[in-house]
This record gives sequence, C-alpha cells and structure tokens, in this order.
Amino acid sequence: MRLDENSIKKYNLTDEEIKLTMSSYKPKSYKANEFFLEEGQVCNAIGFVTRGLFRSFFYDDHGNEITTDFFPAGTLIIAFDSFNNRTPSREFIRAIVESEVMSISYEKQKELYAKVPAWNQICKDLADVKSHEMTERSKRFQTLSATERYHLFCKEYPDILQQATLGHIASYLGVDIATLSRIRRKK
Amino acid sequence: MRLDENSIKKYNLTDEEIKLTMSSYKPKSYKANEFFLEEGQVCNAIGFVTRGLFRSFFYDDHGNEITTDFFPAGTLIIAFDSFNNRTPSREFIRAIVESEVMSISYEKQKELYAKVPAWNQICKDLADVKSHEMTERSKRFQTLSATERYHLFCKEYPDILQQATLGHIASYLGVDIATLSRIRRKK
DNA sequence: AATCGATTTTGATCTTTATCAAACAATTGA
DNA sequence: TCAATTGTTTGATAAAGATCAAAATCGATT
Repeated sequence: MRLDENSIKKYNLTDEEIKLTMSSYKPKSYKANEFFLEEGQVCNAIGFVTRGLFRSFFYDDHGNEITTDFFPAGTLIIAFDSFNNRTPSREFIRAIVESEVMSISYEKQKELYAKVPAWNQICKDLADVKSHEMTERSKRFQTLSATERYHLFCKEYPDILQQATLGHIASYLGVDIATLSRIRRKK
Repeated sequence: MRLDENSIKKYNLTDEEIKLTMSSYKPKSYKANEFFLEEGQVCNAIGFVTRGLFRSFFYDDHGNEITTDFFPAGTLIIAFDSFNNRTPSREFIRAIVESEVMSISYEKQKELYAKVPAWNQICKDLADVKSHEMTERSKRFQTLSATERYHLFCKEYPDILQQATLGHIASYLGVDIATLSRIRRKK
C-alpha cells in the first residue's frame, strides 16, 4: 500500500493538521531480520517505511514460511486484521534488510481521528486500496500460470527482486522454490 | 460480504436512524440471468440480496468468463472499485437464479452518511471485511491444491454448490472445467 | 416426445509444477 | 579465514492440472 505526498494532497489538510500528524509519528530503525511484529502480538502501530524492505509471513501446516506481502520504502506497513480488530496477529512482519520506519501507535491514531477529521477518510481509502490490491492478487492466481505471475512480479517490483530471496518470492507467488529457480533460468 | 441483524446491532442505531436507513432502500426483483451491473457502467448502487444468488465475472484475454465472486442471500452486492471510485466497472454482476435485492443508490448512500453518522463506520468496516476476505482467498491460492480449494468451497458454500454451474465454480477456483469434474467425481 | 443448446463427463495425451535428494554457491559469524 | 548456515541450482521422477475432442447428460422449449 503506497502513501506519498501526491496521494495525500487531495485531503486538503491544513498546516496545523499536517504538523499534528507529523508530530504523532516517531522514527525507528530496524536491523535486517528484526521484527516489526511478532506472531501473537496485537499490531499496535501503523508504520510508514522510509527506507529498506519488510515482509509479512505465516507458517503453514507443514511449518513452511509463507510470505504474504512485501513492504518497500514508500508503503504502509500494518497487520490489517490485527490492528483493526485488536486481536493477536497470526503473521510476522520482519525486516529483510536494514530499514527505517515512521510509526504511530494505535492510541495516537485514535487521537488523530478526533483532531484531524480527514484521517477517517484516509483510513477508509486505505482499506479500499487494500481490498483492491488483494482482489487483483486473487485474479492473478485465478488466471495466470506460475511463469506469468513471476514475470509480472519482476516487472512490478524490480527493486524487491534484488533484495528478497528466491524463497520469499516463491512462497509469495505460490510456487515451489525449485520450480521458481527453473522459471528464472529460462528467461 | 455478510450483513445481518446481529452484525448491525453494535452500531447502536436509533429507531429514527433505522427508519431512515430502511426507507432509503428499494426492493427490486431479478430474473435468472438478469444483470445487476453490466460492464462499462459505473456501479450506482449497493444491493443487499434478500433472495437468490448472483455472481460477478469478467472476460479474460481468451474470452473466457472468470467468476470473481458469488453473492448469496444475506450478503452485500457491489462492484467495490467502481462504486467507490465512480469509474466504469470491468466486471459484470448477474443473477444466477431468480433473485431479490434491496438496493440504495450512490446519492442516497451519500445522504445517509450525513444523516446517520454510524454509516461511515459501517462502510469502513465493510471495506475491512472485504480486504480480509480477499486476503484469505489469496492465501488459499498460495497454499492449497485445486482439490483442497474445492473441498473447502463445498464446506463453506453448500448452497452455492447447488445453484451455480460447474463452470462458474471452476473459474472461481482457478481450475479447468474438466479437471474440476474429475475432482468432484473422486469424492 | 423430439429437438436444440448448454453443461458435464470421459479418454488420451501433453505440459506444468511438485517432490526428493544431492551438489553447489553465497553469506555470516567466530 | 574457515566452518557453519543459509540459499540456490540441478537431475530424476512423480503427480497435478490443462488441453482437445467426442460422447453423454440435462433442461427448456416447441
């Protein structure tokens, strides 16, 4: 989920509101492999990735890590369900490389809702974007082969391609590691 | 997306608000194969299915109909992207059997926002539910075989199983028709 | 009841993807 | 720098799923 200066403009925030928003966010650094969120925790913050790359994943029945999403710089990092419903997350979110995040706690976020009304709309829109993204992702599984999904991934996320391992990408695309290795070679 | 009396209770609507809401919805009947929404139209209404079954679909590059969702009684029927962004839909929504829908226009919906504040929260929550559903759907494509996806579908939607064709379900699950026929036989 | 169209099943075959195991390469930390 | 770990490639083989075409079934209509 991407959030940048342009996309925020249309909400016409006042300088005061922008200041309030900015001061609510705190920067934090993450070493490679450090967790933004561990399984079983309630997701207590929304993070805005300013540098680096994260991924979210869970363990399937066979104990394999299944990557569900990547969070490069410029995107929001959040365990949606856990954050919204205040329930323990069944996912991990972990830095792939050294990263930096501006984050805001659940409580601060609630305060912002009251002080900066536009935030309600922003969060509604974020939920819409998220559901759109997930719908597109499902459509690809419905209609594309493993090879096609991989090529689309390469085109869309050339940056992630450099930093994530083959294994991360394979599980994200729902393909076996060995198979993805062969797909990659053929290009 | 399901919406029933129980799920609506937590918003503590006043009698007045409930009356306003109810009077904003108009019933409409659909014959089998009639369209709730045709491709290229802007989705101008949210519908609440009271009877019957709908499905949404689009055409892929080879001209095949790809079913993206089913809408049985008790669920909301809406082309999310189109409705929210006021853009022409790339999907069709069509009745599978004779059906009935309570629907509200985009404009009326906007009015409700103003008159019944809780509707903002309801719609935010609906977006959250939608993104949750789509995330789960993606996870299944990532981790389950065609057979496993089909069995889960049978368990979760025994009613749809009776009314939709094999072809509808096959494309929904991302499986070839012939393959799904064989999967079904083996059970 | 006969017919038309749509849907489903089936057989034969081909392609894609998974599995298992081993070798190889890269990375990290002592 | 040298293990030790982690990640990637490769080969052989099996299983899953797609494709094509024909036959069978089902429903609705005349």
